[in-house]
This record gives sequence, C-alpha cells and structure tokens, in this order.
Amino acid sequence: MSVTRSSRTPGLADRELFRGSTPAVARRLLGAWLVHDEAGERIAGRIVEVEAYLSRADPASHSHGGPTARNASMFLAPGHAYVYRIYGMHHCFNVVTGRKGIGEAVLIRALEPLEGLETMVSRRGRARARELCSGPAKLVQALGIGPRHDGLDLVGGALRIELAAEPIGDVTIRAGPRVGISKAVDLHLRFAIAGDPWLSRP
DNA sequence: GGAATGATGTACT
DNA sequence: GTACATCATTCCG
Repeated sequence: MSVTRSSRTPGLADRELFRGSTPAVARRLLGAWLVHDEAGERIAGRIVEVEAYLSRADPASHSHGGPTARNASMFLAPGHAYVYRIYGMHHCFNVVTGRKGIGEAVLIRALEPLEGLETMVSRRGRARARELCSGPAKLVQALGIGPRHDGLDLVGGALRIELAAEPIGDVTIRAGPRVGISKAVDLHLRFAIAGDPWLSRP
C-alpha cells in the first residue's frame, strides 16, 4: 500500500510543548505526529484536526463540574493522556495541557495515517484510507488506544507525540466551533489544517 | 433509585 | 440525510 509520507524527521516532544495557553498548544499540535509503539510495531499519523477544552469556566469541558472519577486524568500535569468513553461504545483521546490541576486538554480529532497502515486497516475493518483516522473515535481504534492509556504520561512513553521539524504556518490553520457539543458553541476552539483531505469534516 | 445525556460511528434510505 | 446502537456518568428526587 503506498501512502504519502513526510520527508521531515519527527522529533520527540518534551513537556514544555503542552504547557501554557491551551488554544495555543492546540494550534501547535497540528502537524505533529501521534505515535504508538506496540509489540515492535510503529503506528503513527500526523495530527490535522484538534479541539481545545478549557478549565471549569468552559461549559463544554468535562472539567466544568470539577474533578470526578471519570475526568481525574484531566487534572494531571500537562503531557498526560485523558481517555474517556463516549456514547457507551467509543473512546476519545486527549492530551492534558495548560497547567497542572486546572483540567484543560486538547482532543485529537483526526490524523493523516502514515505508518502501520496494515494494522490500522485490520483494526478498523475497512480498507479505505479516508476512513481510518477521520474522527476522534476512529483514530483511537486505529492506533490501538484504549482505557488502559488513561492517565499515562505521553512524554517518553510508548504512546507519544513527535514534533515535525517545521511547525505549520498560522495562515494554514482554520478555527471554528467545536463538533458535537451543545454549549459554548460561539467559542471557536476547533482547529484544523485548512483544506487538508484527512479531516473528520471540512 | 431512576432518567437523561453525550467531545460518535455505522448502516441504511 | 436520518435512524440507531449502547452504557458510564451525572443529576435530580
């Protein structure tokens, strides 16, 4: 199976990447790679779409009501994973961002599939590349992410973020309302690489 | 204890 | 484009 592949060599992200303003971190994550090393195989994709979820003041954020058993991982230090179950049957993957203890995170919504394509296809049960990682629950399934990754440290782990050599330019980023929420629809906290063919929706 | 709801995906019309 | 699967968490009484 042939795929487009970036010639740039990704580099490991350190914890600083995840600190600071969560919308700024969300923008910075576009173009970075999400990588999962498992059983000697490398499954990876390039992040093309994300959403920022802020602290208690953000009514659409899971941390809105304060810490609970479910959202506990959101209050860990930046760079940890927050994995939760949605609609009783899917899981979504977030990276904790901002500052420890405030409950902010970036939801990864879509990837351009780059490595481990065969494994992704077998996990997803469909061969069309466009359907492998074009949605938060799809990419979680394709990369083999699950509830066991909730709360894990992404810095230096088997599941991690790797930075592209050059960040993408701000002009290529589009912002818009977050998907699937009913509150704070006026906030434009969904960020995507403009015109990218791998988005969950245009 | 009970009911509503959800950061979705898939199948089908 | 619309319907529906499916269940933990949350909120209300």
